[in-house]
Amino acid sequence: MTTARRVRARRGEGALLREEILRAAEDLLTEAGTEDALTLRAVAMRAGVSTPSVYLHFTDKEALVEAVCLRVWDELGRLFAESSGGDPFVALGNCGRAYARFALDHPVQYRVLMMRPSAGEGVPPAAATCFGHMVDRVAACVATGVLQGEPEALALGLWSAVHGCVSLLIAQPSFPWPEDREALIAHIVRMAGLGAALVTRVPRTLPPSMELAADLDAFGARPAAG
Amino acid sequence: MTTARRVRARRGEGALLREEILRAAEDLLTEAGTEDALTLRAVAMRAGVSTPSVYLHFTDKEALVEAVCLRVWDELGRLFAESSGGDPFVALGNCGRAYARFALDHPVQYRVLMMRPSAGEGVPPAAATCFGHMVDRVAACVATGVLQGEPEALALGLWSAVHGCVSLLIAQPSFPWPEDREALIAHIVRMAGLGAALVTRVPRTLPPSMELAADLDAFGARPAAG
DNA sequence: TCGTTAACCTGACAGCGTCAACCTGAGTTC
DNA sequence: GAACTCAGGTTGACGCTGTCAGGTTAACGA
Repeated sequence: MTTARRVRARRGEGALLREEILRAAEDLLTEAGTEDALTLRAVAMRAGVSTPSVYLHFTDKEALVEAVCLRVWDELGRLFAESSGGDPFVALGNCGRAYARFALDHPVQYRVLMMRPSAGEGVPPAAATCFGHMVDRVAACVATGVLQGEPEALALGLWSAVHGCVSLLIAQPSFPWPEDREALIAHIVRMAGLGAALVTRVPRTLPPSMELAADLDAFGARPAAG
Repeated sequence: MTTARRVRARRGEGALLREEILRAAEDLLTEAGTEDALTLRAVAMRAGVSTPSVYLHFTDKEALVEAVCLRVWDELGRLFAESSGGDPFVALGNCGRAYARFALDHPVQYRVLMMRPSAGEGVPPAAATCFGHMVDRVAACVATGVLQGEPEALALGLWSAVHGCVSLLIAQPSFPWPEDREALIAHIVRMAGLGAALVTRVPRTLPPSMELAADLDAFGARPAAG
């Protein structure tokens, strides 16, 4: 809550303030644990600057919040890149677990960017990049002939499963979650991966209501059809 | 945006205003498509009443919004109850698809109740009830011996998968989604159900990074282990 | 030394959630 | 039918928010 008035930047270095504002906002966010603490006045005071000065570098409060949250997504991009190479399915699993760990490590930023009315009418570029990496991992699995179908569609399914788990963990912590989050995530990744790999091997010719039951029969998971 | 001043309720019928406020708020929500339109002033004006009168029946703006969103969740409870009976896996599949359809039909209410910092530090009772139904459906499947494990944990996994898909559909409509949402949901339900049923049949003795690959080998989905 | 202009500030606006205090009139009582 | 009561509201204000038009200051080139 420091208020030491910032010394004005020298000519040509006005963009420095942008970084300082982002830094101040980031600190406020992690300290308070909620984006409600991101008041323009609070951010500006923290940066030692008057409130409207924020508008010199951000068109909007929305733009500021989005910029703050986008900062940590670069980190996720690196994690995704690291998970490449070796067995495609090992890489894919690592990818999913890294994603979940990232989301749980930055719950506020994750919520703001992924669980909101879609800020700016378009996929956040950072998220799009990560999704692209994910599609690449899936494509590598498809190339082995084990996974079948369009990589993009398959990736959406896997993404959905992991996102569902972490977003529920973040937004509904009071649910009866198991204590070991890491194991839960690992289980979800296995479930989604195995399901995605096997479901495409059963032709879809039944009414939706019968499909799941038929799938199980096809893999001999049930002793006798109901 | 009607403003006709409401005639004061008669003695003993003060609770009528609560219903009228809820109704006004519900209309505003569906008309605007976002909870930002739920201003206490706008709601009160719509109900033909002064702003602070809302506090006669709701402790908080948060309480009002929550009450508005909770109204439609009863409908989901009915849907879950209807999906009972018959083949347990057919019922489970119907359950998942009904849940998804509900979420997509009421995106704002779904987002407010499921994709927020957990309003009120606890599971929303309506959501808890629905989750209870879900656990029952899963338990019926476990009783057949096909699904293995704790019903509650299994239900969490299935819930996660479906929630992930619909919450992404709601919050990130710009993603490259397939056009047929119904088919997408059906696919996710199959994927999750099949994965959940089969993943428990492989003992978990490996480091997490190898698990998914090993699962696939166990089901002969890969010609040769990497 | 002076003028230019990038960098930033002052003061104000409307709208928000919320609260303390006041009013009003339907229903009861005498 | 007049007086009383208290449920069922209203009035007016407070501090907070995002945002904007216009003024100020000081670093630099000439």
